[in-house]
Formats: sequence, C-alpha cells, structure tokens
Amino acid sequence: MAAASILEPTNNTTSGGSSREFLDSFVGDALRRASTPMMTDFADAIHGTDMRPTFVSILSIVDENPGINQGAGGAILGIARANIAPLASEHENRKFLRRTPDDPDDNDRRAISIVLPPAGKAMLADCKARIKTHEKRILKRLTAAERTTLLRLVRKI
Amino acid sequence: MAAASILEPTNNTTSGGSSREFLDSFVGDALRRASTPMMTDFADAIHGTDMRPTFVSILSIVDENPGINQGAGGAILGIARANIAPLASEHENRKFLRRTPDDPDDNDRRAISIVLPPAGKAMLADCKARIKTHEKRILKRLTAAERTTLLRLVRKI
DNA sequence: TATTGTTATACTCTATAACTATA
DNA sequence: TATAGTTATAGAGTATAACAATA
Repeated sequence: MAAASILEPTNNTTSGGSSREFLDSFVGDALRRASTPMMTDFADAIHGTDMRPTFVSILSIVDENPGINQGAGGAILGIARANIAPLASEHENRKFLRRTPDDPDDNDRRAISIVLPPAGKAMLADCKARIKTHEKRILKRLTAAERTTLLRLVRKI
Repeated sequence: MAAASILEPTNNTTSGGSSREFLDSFVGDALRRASTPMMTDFADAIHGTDMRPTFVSILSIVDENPGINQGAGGAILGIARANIAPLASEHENRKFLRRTPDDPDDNDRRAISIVLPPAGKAMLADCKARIKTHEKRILKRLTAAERTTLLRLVRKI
C-alpha cells in the first residue's frame, strides 16, 4: 500500500489561492478533509500487520470488554450488526478472537461472546504502539491543550 | 434512503457503561465517529435531488472558480484526478456542468475547463440551502464560539 | 520526460433486506 | 412478535496502474 497522499496541496484550508469559500464555512467538509488523510495515515501505520482500522477497533473493544457479544460491540463502535459478522468471522479465522456460544448469563443461546486469545492480545499491543506513533505524527501541529479541546468538541457532535 | 442511524447509542463518548478507554483517547476515532453520521445526515439533506456529497462540493468549487480544470478542482477538494473524471462526466450528462477543451491561457489542449450552466447554478443553490439547515441541525449542541474553534483546530490537522 | 484526462480495477466502509434460530 | 447473528448485495469513496494526447 504505502498510501502517502498523491494530492498536491499539503495545507488544509485554501489551496493556492483558489476559492473554497462555501465549503470552508462548513464543519462537515472540514471533518471529511481531516478524517480521510487520518484514515490513510492510520492504514499506513498498521501496514504489514494485515489489519485494517475497523479490525483494530474491534480488538480494542473486546479487550476492554471481554465476553461482550457482537451486537453490543458493534453498537459501541458504530458498526451495524450486519457488518460486524464477517469481520468477526475473519478475525476468528486468524485466531485473533474467539467466539463461543456461551453468553454472559448462560441463558440466551442467540448471543455469542467474544474474547481475545493471546494472539489477539499480542496483535492489539503491536497495533496500539503503532497507532500512538501515528497520532503523534498526524497531530504534531496541535498543542496538547488543543488536542483536548478538539476531542471534547468533536464528541459533542 | 432516509438513513437515520439504526445504531442504538445516541451519545458519542462511552456507551451504556462499556469501556472505550483506548479508542476514546484517539482523535482519529473521534473524527471517524463524528464524520460518518455527519455524512449520513448530509446525504439525507440532499435526498431527492439525485446529488451526492462529492457532487455538491464539485459544483461549489466550479461555481467559485469558473473555468478551472478538472485536476485543479480535484486537488482543491482532495479528490484524485482518476476519481474526478467519471463524476464530471456524470455531471455533464445531467447538464449541471459544461466542459470545454478551452483552457484559461488557450494554449494547453490537454486541460479541460469546467463551468456551471444555469441548471448547475440552480441545483447548487438548492443544495446550499439544504446544507445550511443540515449543519444547524447537526451542530446544535455547539455554541457559535465552539464551532469556530472546532473549525480552526480541525483545519490544523 | 512530465502532465491532463481517461479507463479499469480493487479495496474499505456503510446500508438494507431477507433469512435462521432463538426468545 | 422481537432479537442475535448471518448472508448477500448495493452503493459511495478512495487508491493504483496503465494508456493516449499533449506539453
């Protein structure tokens, strides 16, 4: 992959003197223009691990909520049940998570509990380290205070 | 369409007491979780116009930079040349923009100038009005000052 | 050689509907 | 009837490679 942007403009507001007046007044477009390269850089950060952004977030949620079922995990992440299923299945094939028909209360046989086996924990640890480096690189133009403010404001949306 | 989120959690930080500690510390994930519903709501806002988010941004850029060529327009928007081509072609078929082999300096016959005919201007005006309403709805939890700060910080990424 | 536009292709993420098995 | 998981499919957005015409 190595998806370092092909697009010439490196700054994020106006480009070369061309007008972006309308778009520049909208938060939605700013968010899109920030999150796309962010995702690209994220993908670069975990390149070589055969993981993808959504994969890492799933491992992270399962690690912090062992035994959680797929639907609840997906809801936390904002991923629909229908999209969690194939991802969980792929994870399981790679031995990064384990699904058991056991449920937390042992009385709903529809629910499937997910848990991280050692291979999953190791992969997650590797990705976490890579992601921390990635975030530092991406956010180097923001002070610590600005990052905190940004997080707070984005979450209010 | 009418894609009002199917996902249960309505707030954006932690859900129901489940842990999101790791993800919650990363700006990238917050951005993703904010921009996805934002795009969905945007799509709802322009529903019925047969437009898509990228379509609107292209019309907007051409309107503000009449005669711009495709590559430059795409660069302003962060869209690769290869992806602009089919979008521009579809726009042209719908009479929302006009492409002429004339270039600004009349001496580069590779470049193609784009311009908004009346139908394109009318469609853009309609979309702009819808988008303004959409942004107000989405950002209703932020004060004017917070929106300004958010825009400034996101652009620094 | 480099660049504009084009085509074709692949991949990620998201949305929807329909199905099963449980409840 | 309602829910958890599954499957299949469709759509939007993005990335890459290769090509023709032009510079």
